[in-house]
Amino acid sequence: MSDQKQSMAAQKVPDKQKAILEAAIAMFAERGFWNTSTSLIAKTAGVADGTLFNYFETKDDLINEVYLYIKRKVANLQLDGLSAHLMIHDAMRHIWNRYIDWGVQYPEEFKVLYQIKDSYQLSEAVKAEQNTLFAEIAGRTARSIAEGELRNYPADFLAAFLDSHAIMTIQFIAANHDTTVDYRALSFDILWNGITH
Amino acid sequence: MSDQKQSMAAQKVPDKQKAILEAAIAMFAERGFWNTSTSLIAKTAGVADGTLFNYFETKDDLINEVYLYIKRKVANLQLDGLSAHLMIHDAMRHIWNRYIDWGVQYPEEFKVLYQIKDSYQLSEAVKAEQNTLFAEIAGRTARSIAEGELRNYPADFLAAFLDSHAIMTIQFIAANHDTTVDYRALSFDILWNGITH
Amino acid sequence: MSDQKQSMAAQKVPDKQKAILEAAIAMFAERGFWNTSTSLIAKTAGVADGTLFNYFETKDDLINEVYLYIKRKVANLQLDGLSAHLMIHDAMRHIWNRYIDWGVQYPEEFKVLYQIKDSYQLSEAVKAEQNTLFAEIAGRTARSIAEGELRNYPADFLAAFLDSHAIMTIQFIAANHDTTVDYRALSFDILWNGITH
Amino acid sequence: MSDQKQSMAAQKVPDKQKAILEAAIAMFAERGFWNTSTSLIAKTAGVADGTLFNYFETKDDLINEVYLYIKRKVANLQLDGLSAHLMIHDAMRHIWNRYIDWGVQYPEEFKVLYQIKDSYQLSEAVKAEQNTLFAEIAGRTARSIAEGELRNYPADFLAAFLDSHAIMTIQFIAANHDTTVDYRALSFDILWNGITH
DNA sequence: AATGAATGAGCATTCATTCAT
DNA sequence: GATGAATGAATGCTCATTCAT
Repeated sequence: MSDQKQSMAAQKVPDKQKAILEAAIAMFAERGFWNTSTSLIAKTAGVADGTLFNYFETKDDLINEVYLYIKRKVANLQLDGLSAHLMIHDAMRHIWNRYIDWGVQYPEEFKVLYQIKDSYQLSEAVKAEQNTLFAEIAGRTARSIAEGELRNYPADFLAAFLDSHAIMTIQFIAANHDTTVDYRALSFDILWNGITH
Repeated sequence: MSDQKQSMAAQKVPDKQKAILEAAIAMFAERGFWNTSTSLIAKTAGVADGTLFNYFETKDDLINEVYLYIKRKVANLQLDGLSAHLMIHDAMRHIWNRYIDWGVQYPEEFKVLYQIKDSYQLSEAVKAEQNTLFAEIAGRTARSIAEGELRNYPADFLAAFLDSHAIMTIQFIAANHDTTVDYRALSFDILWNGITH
Repeated sequence: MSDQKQSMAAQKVPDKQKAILEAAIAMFAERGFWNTSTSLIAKTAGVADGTLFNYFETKDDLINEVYLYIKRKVANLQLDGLSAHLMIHDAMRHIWNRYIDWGVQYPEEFKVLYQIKDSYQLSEAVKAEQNTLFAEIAGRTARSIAEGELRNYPADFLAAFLDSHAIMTIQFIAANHDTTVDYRALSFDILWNGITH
Repeated sequence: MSDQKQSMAAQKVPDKQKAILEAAIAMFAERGFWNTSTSLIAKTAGVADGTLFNYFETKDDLINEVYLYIKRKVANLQLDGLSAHLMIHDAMRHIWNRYIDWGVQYPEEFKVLYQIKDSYQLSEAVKAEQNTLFAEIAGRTARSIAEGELRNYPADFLAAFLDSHAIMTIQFIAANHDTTVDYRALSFDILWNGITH
């Protein structure tokens, strides 16, 4: 007891920035970020109310950083193990599987990412970084797409489709407890059939 | 004197319930519903703060009713003119076109509908009615689906796909000013190719 | 008890705006306005915290209005009974006496007025009204001043002197309990000797 | 490496106490002391937040010390060069000129001194030292005053008048850019005419 | 039914102060 | 002595909701 209290200042929790980010994700997922007070986040993270603002200037900043934190993680997962000479079909399936698996495994992060994306005005700086991340992936796939196997659809349209399709799939898997169907594969087939000849 | 005042007010706002709903939609679309006070809605609707609560017990109720108000409108649009003996392809295209056209024509309603759906915990009663509406459509199409032209995917999965695909399409059209491409048709082709043999 | 609680809404206190203004003056005088919370003012005025903001949009607004409230009162006191055909000496003495008497009789208002004037950035609107009030007095006296009895000092300088001299006098009277000396008269003599030939 | 860092820091801020006092004066003048955080003062002084509290136990202490720091400086300026056998008129003019010149030359110190005096409850210890400083001056002048040239006004009243008159004059000069009038002299004349026969 | 003043819990943010390093 | 991360009480302000009129 008194041991725990004795060091009140300095590094009570190893990495408070991360603790706050993850507390925020948990609470945002559970209650929505408009319905989550900074005080609750701080309490969940095990820090004082004021400490949160040592790491994030405003609640807005925190939300933006939460978004980046998750987005970076997903992008890294998708790029990891994606060798440059994969066939287009295999490359897309790689990205697809990593995406779906992440969404199913980390439903909180998934929920928060799309909640923020859809109902929050992200800062320009974050949008810029987001575009950079997107370009990394788009660049790798665009080359393959150019080979001609795919129907001639605008690249940004394909990206929007892939994204929305993955989101739907993750949500569907999360909502359905029928594990006998491999919706990850099924959904990819629809995607593939939809955009190839 | 007071007679005049009364009749003017009565004339100004014939159906306050509707006025409030539409003021709410306009403000929710513009500012998000977490950022819209009941007071602002009342002012926009031209009624007193307290009056809003004569029609909707709580702000939560109002949000749920706004959701239903829009959802019913869309369902009716989709069902209207859908004759029972249409071929499956034509029936789906009918529903599809009505959906997309609504979303493009009424961007506020569209925005609000999905804002609520994605970041609000709807009441059970509303979810139930929503299922009823869905059943109306699903019932009509399920029969056709059973004919065998479609791949053998679970009906609720197909519904989820159709919905998410339409949303993506509407958003893409709204964001893109390139009117030379008919994304409504293009997107339907992807859908159709994706789910048929 | 229950009688008191029974009418919680609407007009618990006859004029809440005034109650808040006077509570603010009392607390500002006692503790300084930087050290007075809106919550304390509300409590002192006998209204809820939120009620204060129904009458004054921000604390800044409240401070500006407190200033005007006092300033208007003083200006009216000074102008009242000041007939146009008074000799310059008598007119000045009239203004002077009214000023000093007010400051001695209402030490809280006096203290708050000068606290705000000296360490607060008043809004432009309030400065404008203040100038109007000043002009009322200045106009009446300027004519008399022009007669030539006074030394040829710039009018704004004379005004600044009169003001600072009165403030000093009021403060001195308030701080000194020696009532055998008529500092109000003594101080006026200094003023008069100082600015006339 | 660390040697260099140490000596650079040591060189940069030779007297931290003074650095903090002057940073405080600068910030108080710019933003008012209620609106100036200890953290900002520390940053401006080039020291860490905590360091400030090694020199001044509380913010209140700092404010009191700032007041004394300035007050001592002014008193020294006024006393410096004031020989004991000066005529009363010349002695007063000496004090007067030193006062006015200081206020015009160091508007920040002037502003802060009177901001604190008027809207801050100074500690008893500081008030005591202030009286000591005042006594130094009062003692020198009182003797001369006793000679009879001046009207028979209480010494503390004369001191209060001189102080308020000087403050008004400094403020007026600071606010007016009309440099053709020598308000320092003009104001002294009023003072002199006011208190002599 | 309509009104809108009153309410007070709740929120994001600030900041003087502490203390382990 | 110097540091600066951590603290948590305090503050100005918002807003859903109530209710006397």
